[in-house]
Amino acid sequence: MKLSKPRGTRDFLPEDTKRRRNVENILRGVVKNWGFEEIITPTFETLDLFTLKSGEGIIGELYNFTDKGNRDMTLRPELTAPVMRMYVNEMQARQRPIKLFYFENCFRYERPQKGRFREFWQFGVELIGSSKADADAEVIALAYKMLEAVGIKGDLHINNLGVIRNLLSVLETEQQSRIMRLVDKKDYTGLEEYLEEINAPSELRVKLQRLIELTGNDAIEEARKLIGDIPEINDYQKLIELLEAYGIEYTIDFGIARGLDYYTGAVFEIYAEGLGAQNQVCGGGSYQLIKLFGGGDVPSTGFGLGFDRIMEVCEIEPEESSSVAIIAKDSTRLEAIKVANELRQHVPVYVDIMKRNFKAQMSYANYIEASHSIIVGEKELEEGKLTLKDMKSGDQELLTIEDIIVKLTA
RNA sequence: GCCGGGGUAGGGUAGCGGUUAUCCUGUAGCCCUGUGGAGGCUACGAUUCGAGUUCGAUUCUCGGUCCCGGCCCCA
Repeated sequence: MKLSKPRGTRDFLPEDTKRRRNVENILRGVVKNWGFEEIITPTFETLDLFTLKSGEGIIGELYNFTDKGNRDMTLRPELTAPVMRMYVNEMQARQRPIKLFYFENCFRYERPQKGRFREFWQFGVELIGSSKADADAEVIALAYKMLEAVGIKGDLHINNLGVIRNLLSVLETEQQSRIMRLVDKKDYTGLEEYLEEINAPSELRVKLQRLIELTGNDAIEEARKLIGDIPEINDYQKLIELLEAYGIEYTIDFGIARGLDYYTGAVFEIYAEGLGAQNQVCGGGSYQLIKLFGGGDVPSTGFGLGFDRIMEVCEIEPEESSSVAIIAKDSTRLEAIKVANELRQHVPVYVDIMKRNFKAQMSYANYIEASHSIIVGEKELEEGKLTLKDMKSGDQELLTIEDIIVKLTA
Protein backbone atom coordinates (compact mmCIF):
# COMPACT_ATOMS: atom_id res chain seq x y z
CA MET A 1 0.00 0.00 0.00
CA LYS A 2 1.37 3.34 -0.97
CA LEU A 3 -0.66 5.80 1.04
CA SER A 4 -1.08 5.35 4.73
CA LYS A 5 -2.49 7.45 7.48
CA PRO A 6 -0.14 9.39 9.72
CA ARG A 7 1.23 7.59 12.72
CA GLY A 8 -0.96 7.67 15.78
CA THR A 9 -4.11 8.61 13.85
CA ARG A 10 -7.06 6.36 13.22
CA ASP A 11 -9.76 5.81 10.64
CA PHE A 12 -13.18 5.22 12.07
CA LEU A 13 -15.28 2.88 9.96
CA PRO A 14 -19.05 3.28 9.85
CA GLU A 15 -19.51 0.79 12.69
CA ASP A 16 -16.90 2.57 14.83
CA THR A 17 -18.32 5.97 14.10
CA LYS A 18 -21.79 4.84 14.99
CA ARG A 19 -20.61 3.57 18.38
CA ARG A 20 -18.60 6.71 19.06
CA ARG A 21 -21.40 9.09 18.12
CA ASN A 22 -23.78 7.15 20.29
CA VAL A 23 -21.58 7.43 23.38
CA GLU A 24 -20.77 11.04 22.58
CA ASN A 25 -24.48 11.87 22.47
CA ILE A 26 -25.12 10.16 25.78
CA LEU A 27 -22.37 12.27 27.37
CA ARG A 28 -23.76 15.42 25.75
CA GLY A 29 -27.17 14.60 27.14
CA VAL A 30 -25.80 14.39 30.67
CA VAL A 31 -23.82 17.67 30.65
CA LYS A 32 -26.66 19.55 29.08
CA ASN A 33 -28.93 18.44 31.87
CA TRP A 34 -26.43 19.81 34.33
CA GLY A 35 -26.78 23.17 32.65
CA PHE A 36 -23.58 23.31 30.62
CA GLU A 37 -23.39 24.75 27.10
CA GLU A 38 -21.22 23.57 24.26
CA ILE A 39 -18.55 25.70 22.66
CA ILE A 40 -16.09 25.26 19.80
CA THR A 41 -12.63 26.79 19.66
CA PRO A 42 -10.08 26.76 16.80
CA THR A 43 -8.25 23.55 15.93
CA PHE A 44 -5.00 25.50 15.99
CA GLU A 45 -3.88 28.35 18.21
CA THR A 46 -0.82 30.50 18.61
CA LEU A 47 2.02 28.59 20.21
CA ASP A 48 2.39 30.96 23.15
CA LEU A 49 -1.04 30.07 24.51
CA PHE A 50 0.31 26.67 25.47
CA THR A 51 3.85 27.61 26.40
CA LEU A 52 2.42 30.22 28.74
CA LYS A 53 0.27 27.61 30.41
CA SER A 54 2.64 24.66 30.49
CA GLY A 55 6.15 25.97 29.86
CA GLU A 56 8.54 25.83 26.91
CA GLY A 57 9.13 22.16 27.59
CA ILE A 58 5.91 21.11 25.94
CA ILE A 59 6.99 22.26 22.50
CA GLY A 60 8.56 18.88 21.90
CA GLU A 61 5.15 17.27 22.34
CA LEU A 62 3.30 19.63 20.05
CA TYR A 63 2.34 19.58 16.41
CA ASN A 64 3.59 23.10 15.93
CA PHE A 65 4.41 24.95 12.73
CA THR A 66 5.14 28.37 11.33
CA ASP A 67 2.43 29.81 9.13
CA LYS A 68 2.97 31.86 5.98
CA GLY A 69 3.06 35.04 8.00
CA ASN A 70 5.90 33.59 10.05
CA ARG A 71 3.74 33.17 13.15
CA ASP A 72 4.34 30.28 15.52
CA MET A 73 1.24 28.13 15.65
CA THR A 74 0.28 24.73 16.96
CA LEU A 75 -2.52 22.22 16.75
CA ARG A 76 -4.17 22.28 20.16
CA PRO A 77 -2.87 19.64 22.58
CA GLU A 78 -5.73 20.23 25.04
CA LEU A 79 -8.70 22.51 25.47
CA THR A 80 -8.55 24.15 28.85
CA ALA A 81 -6.17 26.84 27.65
CA PRO A 82 -8.22 27.67 24.51
CA VAL A 83 -11.42 27.88 26.55
CA MET A 84 -9.79 30.20 29.06
CA ARG A 85 -8.41 32.28 26.23
CA MET A 86 -11.90 32.49 24.78
CA TYR A 87 -13.23 33.58 28.14
CA VAL A 88 -10.62 36.31 28.50
CA ASN A 89 -11.17 37.47 24.92
CA GLU A 90 -14.93 37.67 24.88
CA MET A 91 -16.81 36.42 27.91
CA GLN A 92 -15.53 38.42 30.85
CA ALA A 93 -18.65 40.54 31.09
CA ARG A 94 -20.96 37.56 31.51
CA GLN A 95 -22.60 36.81 34.77
CA ARG A 96 -21.06 33.89 36.65
CA PRO A 97 -20.96 31.03 36.90
CA ILE A 98 -20.26 30.30 33.27
CA LYS A 99 -20.76 26.63 32.50
CA LEU A 100 -19.11 25.39 29.32
CA PHE A 101 -18.32 22.07 27.72
CA TYR A 102 -16.56 20.89 24.59
CA PHE A 103 -15.97 17.74 22.62
CA GLU A 104 -13.04 18.11 20.24
CA ASN A 105 -9.96 16.45 18.86
CA CYS A 106 -6.51 17.29 20.20
CA PHE A 107 -3.01 16.57 18.92
CA ARG A 108 0.14 15.55 20.70
CA TYR A 109 3.38 14.41 19.16
CA GLU A 110 3.97 11.40 21.39
CA ARG A 111 4.85 7.76 21.06
CA PRO A 112 1.53 5.94 20.49
CA GLN A 113 0.61 3.10 22.80
CA LYS A 114 -2.51 1.60 24.33
CA GLY A 115 -5.01 4.39 24.93
CA ARG A 116 -2.62 6.99 23.58
CA PHE A 117 -2.82 8.43 20.07
CA ARG A 118 -1.45 11.45 18.30
CA GLU A 119 -4.94 12.58 17.47
CA PHE A 120 -7.38 11.94 20.27
CA TRP A 121 -10.68 13.28 21.51
CA GLN A 122 -11.39 15.07 24.74
CA PHE A 123 -14.77 15.67 26.29
CA GLY A 124 -14.33 18.43 28.81
CA VAL A 125 -16.14 20.77 31.11
CA GLU A 126 -15.09 24.14 32.54
CA LEU A 127 -17.04 25.88 35.26
CA ILE A 128 -15.86 29.46 35.46
CA GLY A 129 -16.36 31.91 38.27
CA SER A 130 -16.73 30.08 41.56
CA SER A 131 -14.08 29.16 44.08
CA LYS A 132 -16.57 27.48 46.37
CA ALA A 133 -16.48 23.82 47.27
CA ASP A 134 -19.95 23.69 45.74
CA ALA A 135 -18.49 24.30 42.31
CA ASP A 136 -15.79 21.69 42.79
CA ALA A 137 -18.35 19.18 43.98
CA GLU A 138 -20.65 19.83 41.04
CA VAL A 139 -17.85 19.31 38.58
CA ILE A 140 -16.52 16.18 40.25
CA ALA A 141 -19.99 14.69 40.56
CA LEU A 142 -20.69 15.48 36.92
CA ALA A 143 -17.56 13.67 35.77
CA TYR A 144 -18.55 10.66 37.80
CA LYS A 145 -22.12 10.68 36.51
CA MET A 146 -21.03 11.02 32.92
CA LEU A 147 -18.91 7.92 33.18
CA GLU A 148 -21.71 6.15 34.96
CA ALA A 149 -24.08 7.06 32.14
CA VAL A 150 -21.94 5.17 29.67
CA GLY A 151 -21.59 2.17 31.94
CA ILE A 152 -18.15 2.85 33.39
CA LYS A 153 -17.62 2.44 37.09
CA GLY A 154 -14.61 4.65 37.64
CA ASP A 155 -12.30 4.70 40.61
CA LEU A 156 -12.44 8.35 41.70
CA HIS A 157 -9.60 9.82 43.75
CA ILE A 158 -9.89 13.32 45.12
CA ASN A 159 -7.67 15.74 46.97
CA ASN A 160 -7.45 19.38 47.95
CA LEU A 161 -4.07 20.88 47.13
CA GLY A 162 -4.72 23.73 49.53
CA VAL A 163 -3.73 21.49 52.40
CA ILE A 164 -0.33 20.55 51.09
CA ARG A 165 0.28 24.10 49.82
CA ASN A 166 -0.46 25.41 53.30
CA LEU A 167 2.05 23.00 54.75
CA LEU A 168 4.69 24.03 52.24
CA SER A 169 4.03 27.76 52.52
CA VAL A 170 7.12 28.31 54.66
CA LEU A 171 9.31 27.25 51.74
CA GLU A 172 10.35 29.30 48.72
CA THR A 173 7.97 29.29 45.78
CA GLU A 174 10.46 27.46 43.57
CA GLN A 175 10.92 24.77 46.16
CA GLN A 176 7.17 24.38 46.55
CA SER A 177 6.74 23.85 42.82
CA ARG A 178 9.51 21.31 42.70
CA ILE A 179 7.98 19.37 45.58
CA MET A 180 4.53 19.42 43.97
CA ARG A 181 6.00 17.97 40.80
CA LEU A 182 7.67 15.17 42.71
CA VAL A 183 4.49 14.37 44.63
CA ASP A 184 2.52 14.39 41.37
CA LYS A 185 4.91 11.85 39.89
CA LYS A 186 4.82 9.81 43.08
CA ASP A 187 8.60 9.91 43.05
CA TYR A 188 8.93 9.53 46.81
CA THR A 189 12.61 8.69 46.86
CA GLY A 190 13.32 11.73 44.71
CA LEU A 191 11.20 13.75 47.12
CA GLU A 192 13.18 12.55 50.12
CA GLU A 193 16.43 13.42 48.40
CA TYR A 194 15.19 16.86 47.51
CA LEU A 195 13.96 17.61 51.03
CA GLU A 196 17.40 16.60 52.25
CA GLU A 197 19.04 18.77 49.62
CA ILE A 198 17.16 21.95 50.57
CA ASN A 199 17.56 21.09 54.20
CA ALA A 200 13.84 21.28 54.92
CA PRO A 201 12.79 21.47 58.58
CA SER A 202 12.48 17.93 59.90
CA GLU A 203 9.00 18.57 61.26
CA LEU A 204 7.76 19.62 57.82
CA ARG A 205 9.49 16.67 56.26
CA VAL A 206 7.79 14.17 58.52
CA LYS A 207 4.40 15.82 58.14
CA LEU A 208 4.67 15.94 54.35
CA GLN A 209 5.72 12.36 54.02
CA ARG A 210 2.88 11.20 56.22
CA LEU A 211 0.35 13.51 54.59
CA ILE A 212 0.85 12.32 51.03
CA GLU A 213 0.31 8.74 52.05
CA LEU A 214 -3.04 9.44 53.68
CA THR A 215 -5.98 7.85 51.90
CA GLY A 216 -9.39 6.55 52.80
CA ASN A 217 -12.29 7.56 55.01
CA ASP A 218 -10.37 8.84 58.02
CA ALA A 219 -7.76 10.65 56.00
CA ILE A 220 -9.20 14.09 56.62
CA GLU A 221 -9.32 13.67 60.37
CA GLU A 222 -5.79 12.33 60.37
CA ALA A 223 -4.64 15.25 58.28
CA ARG A 224 -6.29 17.60 60.75
CA LYS A 225 -4.39 15.96 63.58
CA LEU A 226 -1.21 16.15 61.59
CA ILE A 227 -1.40 19.73 60.36
CA GLY A 228 -3.89 21.42 62.60
CA ASP A 229 -7.27 23.05 62.07
CA ILE A 230 -6.47 25.06 58.95
CA PRO A 231 -9.17 26.53 56.65
CA GLU A 232 -8.10 24.33 53.74
CA ILE A 233 -9.03 21.21 55.66
CA ASN A 234 -12.41 22.67 56.43
CA ASP A 235 -12.91 23.33 52.71
CA TYR A 236 -11.95 19.76 52.05
CA GLN A 237 -14.48 18.64 54.63
CA LYS A 238 -17.19 20.69 52.90
CA LEU A 239 -16.34 19.11 49.56
CA ILE A 240 -16.74 15.65 51.06
CA GLU A 241 -20.13 16.52 52.52
CA LEU A 242 -21.30 17.76 49.14
CA LEU A 243 -20.04 14.67 47.34
CA GLU A 244 -21.94 12.55 49.83
CA ALA A 245 -25.08 14.50 48.95
CA TYR A 246 -24.47 13.83 45.26
CA GLY A 247 -24.30 10.16 46.14
CA ILE A 248 -21.05 9.29 44.46
CA GLU A 249 -18.23 7.02 45.55
CA TYR A 250 -14.76 8.46 46.01
CA THR A 251 -11.45 7.89 47.71
CA ILE A 252 -9.72 10.65 49.61
CA ASP A 253 -6.12 10.60 48.45
CA PHE A 254 -3.62 13.17 49.66
CA GLY A 255 -1.13 11.76 47.17
CA ILE A 256 -2.89 13.28 44.14
CA ALA A 257 -1.11 16.43 43.04
CA ARG A 258 -0.42 18.57 39.98
CA GLY A 259 2.93 19.63 38.70
CA LEU A 260 1.78 23.08 37.65
CA ASP A 261 1.36 26.11 39.85
CA TYR A 262 -2.03 27.30 38.69
CA TYR A 263 -3.86 24.40 40.30
CA THR A 264 -5.29 25.82 43.48
CA GLY A 265 -7.61 23.59 45.46
CA ALA A 266 -9.58 20.52 44.53
CA VAL A 267 -8.01 18.00 42.17
CA PHE A 268 -9.27 14.61 41.09
CA GLU A 269 -8.54 11.70 38.82
CA ILE A 270 -10.67 8.80 37.69
CA TYR A 271 -9.23 5.45 36.69
CA ALA A 272 -10.86 2.58 34.84
CA GLU A 273 -9.90 -1.04 34.50
CA GLY A 274 -8.86 -2.71 31.27
CA LEU A 275 -6.71 0.07 29.88
CA GLY A 276 -3.17 -1.11 30.58
CA ALA A 277 -0.65 1.55 31.52
CA GLN A 278 -2.91 4.44 30.53
CA ASN A 279 -5.74 3.78 32.97
CA GLN A 280 -6.73 7.36 33.70
CA VAL A 281 -9.96 8.28 31.94
CA CYS A 282 -10.49 11.63 33.60
CA GLY A 283 -8.44 14.32 35.27
CA GLY A 284 -9.50 17.65 36.63
CA GLY A 285 -9.40 20.22 39.34
CA SER A 286 -9.73 23.85 40.23
CA TYR A 287 -7.25 26.27 38.75
CA GLN A 288 -6.36 29.90 38.28
CA LEU A 289 -5.47 30.33 34.62
CA ILE A 290 -7.44 33.41 33.72
CA LYS A 291 -5.11 35.71 35.63
CA LEU A 292 -2.18 34.08 33.87
CA PHE A 293 -3.85 34.89 30.55
CA GLY A 294 -4.33 38.52 31.41
CA GLY A 295 -7.90 38.38 32.70
CA GLY A 296 -9.24 39.03 36.16
CA ASP A 297 -8.87 36.98 39.29
CA VAL A 298 -11.46 34.41 38.28
CA PRO A 299 -11.33 30.89 39.70
CA SER A 300 -12.41 27.90 37.64
CA THR A 301 -12.89 24.19 37.94
CA GLY A 302 -12.90 21.71 35.12
CA PHE A 303 -11.99 18.30 33.83
CA GLY A 304 -11.19 16.44 30.66
CA LEU A 305 -12.45 12.98 29.81
CA GLY A 306 -10.27 10.85 27.58
CA PHE A 307 -12.92 9.88 25.08
CA ASP A 308 -10.82 7.26 23.29
CA ARG A 309 -10.08 5.50 26.53
CA ILE A 310 -13.74 5.57 27.38
CA MET A 311 -14.52 3.92 24.05
CA GLU A 312 -11.91 1.30 24.83
CA VAL A 313 -13.79 0.07 27.90
CA CYS A 314 -17.34 1.17 27.15
CA GLU A 315 -19.64 -1.61 26.06
CA ILE A 316 -22.68 0.42 25.11
CA GLU A 317 -24.04 -0.41 21.67
CA PRO A 318 -26.32 1.87 19.65
CA GLU A 319 -29.96 0.90 19.56
CA GLU A 320 -31.15 -0.75 16.41
CA SER A 321 -33.60 1.30 14.41
CA SER A 322 -35.66 0.39 11.41
CA SER A 323 -34.33 0.83 7.91
CA VAL A 324 -35.71 -0.17 4.56
CA ALA A 325 -34.35 -1.66 1.39
CA ILE A 326 -36.55 -1.23 -1.63
CA ILE A 327 -36.63 -4.17 -4.01
CA ALA A 328 -37.64 -3.24 -7.52
CA LYS A 329 -37.69 -4.74 -10.97
CA ASP A 330 -36.46 -3.02 -14.08
CA SER A 331 -40.04 -2.22 -14.97
CA THR A 332 -40.77 -0.58 -11.62
CA ARG A 333 -37.56 1.32 -10.88
CA LEU A 334 -39.08 4.74 -11.48
CA GLU A 335 -41.98 3.91 -9.23
CA ALA A 336 -39.51 2.69 -6.60
CA ILE A 337 -37.86 6.09 -6.49
CA LYS A 338 -41.19 7.73 -5.77
CA VAL A 339 -41.77 5.29 -2.95
CA ALA A 340 -38.30 6.01 -1.61
CA ASN A 341 -38.99 9.74 -1.63
CA GLU A 342 -42.02 9.19 0.57
CA LEU A 343 -40.33 6.84 2.98
CA ARG A 344 -37.25 9.00 3.35
CA GLN A 345 -39.35 11.47 5.27
CA HIS A 346 -39.32 8.88 8.03
CA VAL A 347 -36.60 6.20 7.87
CA PRO A 348 -33.32 5.40 6.14
CA VAL A 349 -34.03 3.94 2.70
CA TYR A 350 -31.87 2.03 0.25
CA VAL A 351 -32.72 1.80 -3.42
CA ASP A 352 -30.79 -0.39 -5.83
CA ILE A 353 -28.36 1.59 -7.92
CA MET A 354 -26.37 -1.40 -9.15
CA LYS A 355 -28.95 -2.71 -11.61
CA ARG A 356 -29.06 -5.90 -9.61
CA ASN A 357 -31.64 -8.55 -10.15
CA PHE A 358 -34.41 -9.23 -7.69
CA LYS A 359 -32.60 -11.87 -5.76
CA ALA A 360 -29.37 -9.92 -5.50
CA GLN A 361 -31.26 -6.91 -4.19
CA MET A 362 -32.78 -9.07 -1.51
CA SER A 363 -29.38 -10.44 -0.67
CA TYR A 364 -28.01 -6.92 -0.33
CA ALA A 365 -30.88 -5.98 1.95
CA ASN A 366 -29.90 -8.86 4.15
CA TYR A 367 -26.25 -7.85 4.07
CA ILE A 368 -26.85 -4.29 5.21
CA GLU A 369 -29.14 -5.61 7.94
CA ALA A 370 -32.16 -3.64 6.83
CA SER A 371 -34.99 -4.29 9.25
CA HIS A 372 -37.46 -4.42 6.36
CA SER A 373 -37.55 -4.73 2.65
CA ILE A 374 -40.30 -3.36 0.48
CA ILE A 375 -41.09 -5.00 -2.78
CA VAL A 376 -42.19 -2.59 -5.44
CA GLY A 377 -43.36 -4.99 -8.14
CA GLU A 378 -45.90 -5.09 -10.90
CA LYS A 379 -48.36 -7.20 -8.94
CA GLU A 380 -48.28 -4.77 -6.02
CA LEU A 381 -48.60 -1.66 -8.13
CA GLU A 382 -51.65 -3.05 -9.89
CA GLU A 383 -53.39 -3.00 -6.53
CA GLY A 384 -51.90 0.35 -5.51
CA LYS A 385 -50.01 -1.35 -2.70
CA LEU A 386 -46.56 -2.60 -1.72
CA THR A 387 -45.22 -5.71 -0.04
CA LEU A 388 -43.58 -5.07 3.32
CA LYS A 389 -41.26 -7.83 4.42
CA ASP A 390 -39.86 -8.15 7.91
CA MET A 391 -36.29 -9.31 7.39
CA LYS A 392 -36.01 -10.90 10.81
CA SER A 393 -39.12 -13.03 10.76
CA GLY A 394 -39.52 -13.29 7.01
CA ASP A 395 -43.19 -12.38 7.30
CA GLN A 396 -44.63 -10.21 4.57
CA GLU A 397 -47.88 -8.45 3.90
CA LEU A 398 -49.48 -6.34 1.21
CA LEU A 399 -50.05 -2.77 2.44
CA THR A 400 -50.56 0.78 1.27
CA ILE A 401 -47.60 3.13 1.67
CA GLU A 402 -49.46 4.98 4.42
CA ASP A 403 -49.87 1.79 6.40
CA ILE A 404 -46.22 0.98 5.88
CA ILE A 405 -45.15 4.34 7.27
CA VAL A 406 -47.33 3.82 10.32
CA LYS A 407 -45.76 0.41 10.88
CA LEU A 408 -42.19 1.57 10.46
CA THR A 409 -42.47 4.58 12.71
CA ALA A 410 -44.42 2.86 15.45
C1' G B 1 14.01 9.88 22.99
C1' C B 2 14.56 4.57 24.86
C1' C B 3 13.30 -1.01 25.38
C1' G B 4 10.72 -5.54 23.80
C1' G B 5 7.31 -8.29 20.19
C1' G B 6 5.43 -8.14 15.32
C1' G B 7 4.06 -6.94 9.59
C1' U B 8 2.24 -12.96 3.85
C1' A B 9 -4.68 -11.10 -0.58
C1' G B 10 -10.01 -6.63 2.40
C1' G B 11 -9.89 -9.86 7.28
C1' G B 12 -7.65 -14.47 9.52
C1' U B 13 -3.57 -17.89 8.29
C1' A B 14 0.36 -21.99 6.21
C1' G B 15 5.21 -22.09 4.23
C1' C B 16 10.87 -20.46 7.09
C1' G B 17 16.69 -20.73 1.16
C1' G B 18 14.29 -23.11 -5.07
C1' U B 19 6.31 -24.00 -4.23
C1' U B 20 1.82 -22.30 -10.21
C1' A B 21 3.06 -19.08 -2.20
C1' U B 22 -1.46 -22.94 1.36
C1' C B 23 -6.17 -22.90 3.40
C1' C B 24 -10.49 -20.30 5.53
C1' U B 25 -13.31 -16.01 4.99
C1' G B 26 -14.59 -11.91 1.90
C1' U B 27 -15.98 -9.44 -2.68
C1' A B 28 -17.91 -9.98 -7.88
C1' G B 29 -20.48 -13.17 -11.30
C1' C B 30 -23.14 -17.61 -12.56
C1' C B 31 -26.08 -22.13 -11.32
C1' C B 32 -31.46 -19.46 -9.94
C1' U B 33 -34.63 -13.26 -14.93
C1' G B 34 -40.57 -12.15 -7.80
C1' U B 35 -37.83 -13.40 -2.48
C1' G B 36 -32.13 -12.92 1.67
C1' G B 37 -29.13 -15.88 5.32
C1' A B 38 -27.27 -22.61 2.75
C1' G B 39 -24.57 -25.18 -1.27
C1' G B 40 -21.69 -25.76 -6.00
C1' C B 41 -18.67 -23.55 -9.88
C1' U B 42 -15.67 -19.40 -11.79
C1' A B 43 -13.06 -14.95 -11.13
C1' C B 44 -10.44 -11.13 -8.01
C1' G B 45 -6.76 -10.56 -4.53
C1' A B 46 -0.73 -10.85 -0.71
C1' U B 47 5.04 -11.87 0.75
C1' U B 48 5.75 -3.68 4.54
C1' C B 49 9.93 -0.78 2.10
C1' G B 50 15.29 -0.40 0.99
C1' A B 51 20.13 -2.44 1.05
C1' G B 52 23.23 -6.81 1.80
C1' U B 53 24.54 -12.31 1.72
C1' U B 54 23.38 -16.07 -2.16
C1' C B 55 23.31 -19.02 -8.55
C1' G B 56 18.52 -18.06 -6.16
C1' A B 57 15.39 -14.51 -0.45
C1' U B 58 8.59 -14.69 1.67
C1' U B 59 12.47 -17.45 4.32
C1' C B 60 19.09 -15.28 6.51
C1' U B 61 21.59 -10.17 8.00
C1' C B 62 21.28 -4.78 8.55
C1' G B 63 18.51 -0.26 8.23
C1' G B 64 13.85 2.47 7.53
C1' U B 65 8.64 2.47 8.21
C1' C B 66 4.14 1.11 10.43
C1' C B 67 1.43 -1.78 14.20
C1' C B 68 1.18 -3.83 19.36
C1' G B 69 2.90 -3.47 24.48
C1' G B 70 6.08 -0.94 28.05
C1' C B 71 9.59 3.22 29.84
C1' C B 72 9.93 8.61 29.75
C1' C B 73 6.19 12.24 29.57
C1' C B 74 1.25 13.17 30.67
C1' A B 75 -0.52 20.16 30.11
